[in-house]
Amino acid sequence: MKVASVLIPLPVPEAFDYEVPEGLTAVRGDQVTVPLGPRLIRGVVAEVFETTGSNRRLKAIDQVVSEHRLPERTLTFVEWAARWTLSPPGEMAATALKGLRAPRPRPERRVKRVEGRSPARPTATRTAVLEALGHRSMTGADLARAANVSTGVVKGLVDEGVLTVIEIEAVAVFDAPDPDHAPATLNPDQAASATAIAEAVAKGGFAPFLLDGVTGSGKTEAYLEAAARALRHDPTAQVLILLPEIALTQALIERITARFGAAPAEWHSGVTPPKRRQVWEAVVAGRCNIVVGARSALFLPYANLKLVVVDEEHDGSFKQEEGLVYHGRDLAVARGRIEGATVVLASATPSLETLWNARQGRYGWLKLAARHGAAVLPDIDLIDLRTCPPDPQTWLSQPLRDAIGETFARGEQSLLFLNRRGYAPVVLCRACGHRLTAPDTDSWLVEHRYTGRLVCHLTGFSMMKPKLCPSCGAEDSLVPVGPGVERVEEEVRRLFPEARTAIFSSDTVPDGASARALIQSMAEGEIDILVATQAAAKGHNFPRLTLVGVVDADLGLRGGDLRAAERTYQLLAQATGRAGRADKPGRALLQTWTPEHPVLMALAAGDRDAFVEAEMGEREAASLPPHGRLAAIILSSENAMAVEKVARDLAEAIPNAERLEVYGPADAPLALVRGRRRKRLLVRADRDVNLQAFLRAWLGRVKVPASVRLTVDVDPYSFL
DNA sequence: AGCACGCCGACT
DNA sequence: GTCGGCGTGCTC
Repeated sequence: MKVASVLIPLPVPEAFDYEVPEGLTAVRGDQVTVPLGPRLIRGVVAEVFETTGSNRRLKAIDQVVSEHRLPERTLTFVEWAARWTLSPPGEMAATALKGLRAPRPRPERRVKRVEGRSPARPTATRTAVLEALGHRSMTGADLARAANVSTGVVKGLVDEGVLTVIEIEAVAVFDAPDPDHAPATLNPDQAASATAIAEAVAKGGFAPFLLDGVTGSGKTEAYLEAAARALRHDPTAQVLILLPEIALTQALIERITARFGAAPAEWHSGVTPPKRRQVWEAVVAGRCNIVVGARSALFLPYANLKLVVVDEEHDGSFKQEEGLVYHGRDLAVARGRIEGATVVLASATPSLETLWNARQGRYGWLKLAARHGAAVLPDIDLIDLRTCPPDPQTWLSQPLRDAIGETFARGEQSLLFLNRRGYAPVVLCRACGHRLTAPDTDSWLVEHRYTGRLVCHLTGFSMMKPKLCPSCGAEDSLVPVGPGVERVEEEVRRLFPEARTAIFSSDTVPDGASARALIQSMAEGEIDILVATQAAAKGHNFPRLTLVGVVDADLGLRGGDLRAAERTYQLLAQATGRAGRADKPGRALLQTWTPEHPVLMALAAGDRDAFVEAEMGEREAASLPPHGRLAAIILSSENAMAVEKVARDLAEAIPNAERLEVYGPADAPLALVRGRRRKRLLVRADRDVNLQAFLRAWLGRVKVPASVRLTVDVDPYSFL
């Protein structure tokens, strides 16, 4: 008997076996429909084997959906990604089939002459229509327009049988990119990088690179030139360019269209399902050469993938936290390895992981020199808040105020960063000390003056600020504590009443259009002082911005967040790398209570290498990534007792392992979210330990009841 | 994920 | 006496 192992989109750890009935042919990669309980579902064949008998009566495959077979390497990648992230393989496979959920777009209806038929009454308009049509086929609307008559005339001819309607399958056509359409002029660094990448592509086989260059050094031109050479060498080659955010795709698509004279395919959650289907089918058939997309574009069924570019590779948005937990950059490297493709990780501020790989010689290291000698980091000074603390209930120290004032007086712009939305992060009762939290949660309520409400940033819960303290009943005793962007902006307005100020946070710019509008008015100099959360850090060019102030540089360094320092340095480089020009150099001031912190000292030295050295040293001392590896296990349930029990069971079942430690279980930093109790365990392992095998062995020993959700996060980024 | 089975409250 | 609430568990 022939048996097929089928990956089905369920949270089960392995494929289900089905009989392959006589007369049906199924091979690895085929899509099949199989019975599961009372219904039929769609799965992917992972394996077909012959067996003499089974101790279990198998159901039979219902049907082979023959039109789309997943390419072998795509399926290999899916299986690898599932093992790496400890995710159900069937769910991983389902993400590779996301493009096929929508029906095909409706076929296009065109009219065509019926041989030997003429209109009984050949009026002038009818003759015009027949002349305009000739022996071609056209849509009715186009024909009517061409003949300059109403569509009714065309319809009349169809009714009479002189014309007939034919249906043409709507197949998206992706014009072949022309490598020689509009080549850019490259400087020597760019040319050398493009050559190195193109040669690796031509040679074939897996070849990873770090493309390391500050903003404005021309990384995009360099990798597009490499893509052009790859396409010249092999017109069937496919190129994938991953971006961290959907918002950045449009600009790149326009650049690619200008460079190659043809638009690339676009793939992300904002693309409509019918369009996705067209892209999926074009990619699998090799009818599409360049794909620009978000991390999910990694799962497309490439026929001949030769080059993968991960732009802004350091960006935390590549980490998917919901549902399947994976890091787009890491999976991009894996996909490149499986496809035998060249992988380019591009950034002005590479992640420590990538820098480490480049230093070890695992990745080729391509460096682009700065334009006009612009530094990665601007002139950075630390403001020691211990020697010049701000006045009570204010947040800007005298040196920062002075700098803002001078910048304003020169007619230049300032940008103040504080990664806290709202007016005040905490609301406290002066009478009893009670801290307001959202119901069923221990996260604080944040005061928003803009909307006049108290808001929970985790659950979205909001309420009017109460008159009485909910704990002790004191009247008018609730006071805002600490600063948010609204409060800093209030202070700025008080200090500089003539200056034009604005706030950039997800509350004031809830969507892309309003963000673009605010960025535009900043770029055009209509704002003097912008107070912003991290939302404003990336991808903008403000020529008149010359001062960046970080209100609380310690914010990122507290709380044991592994990547806090790295994020602070990336933020500063992003924000200030764009600031100023050669004639108006940017300057950054960081307010801190711990100016002796090595990371802050390295930042103040303005030297990326010094920062990387300091931070890498800290990581090495603690054997943390990239010197070691981490995995987080998060347990959550509405039933606090059940979470405790599973956490205890897990702690007791930890297998013996060398060069590996398990920390916890401990309350997660947000121990209560939406009424769910959360506990977490953290595994640290040396790099040569098989972390996934350890996790599988461990988790396999513990029974987790349905009421408790267990999430594994391999290489975690967020520590909430 | 669905969809069943399975034990305790308000209805014809 | 039933209809139905969603808690637990299985689906090759």
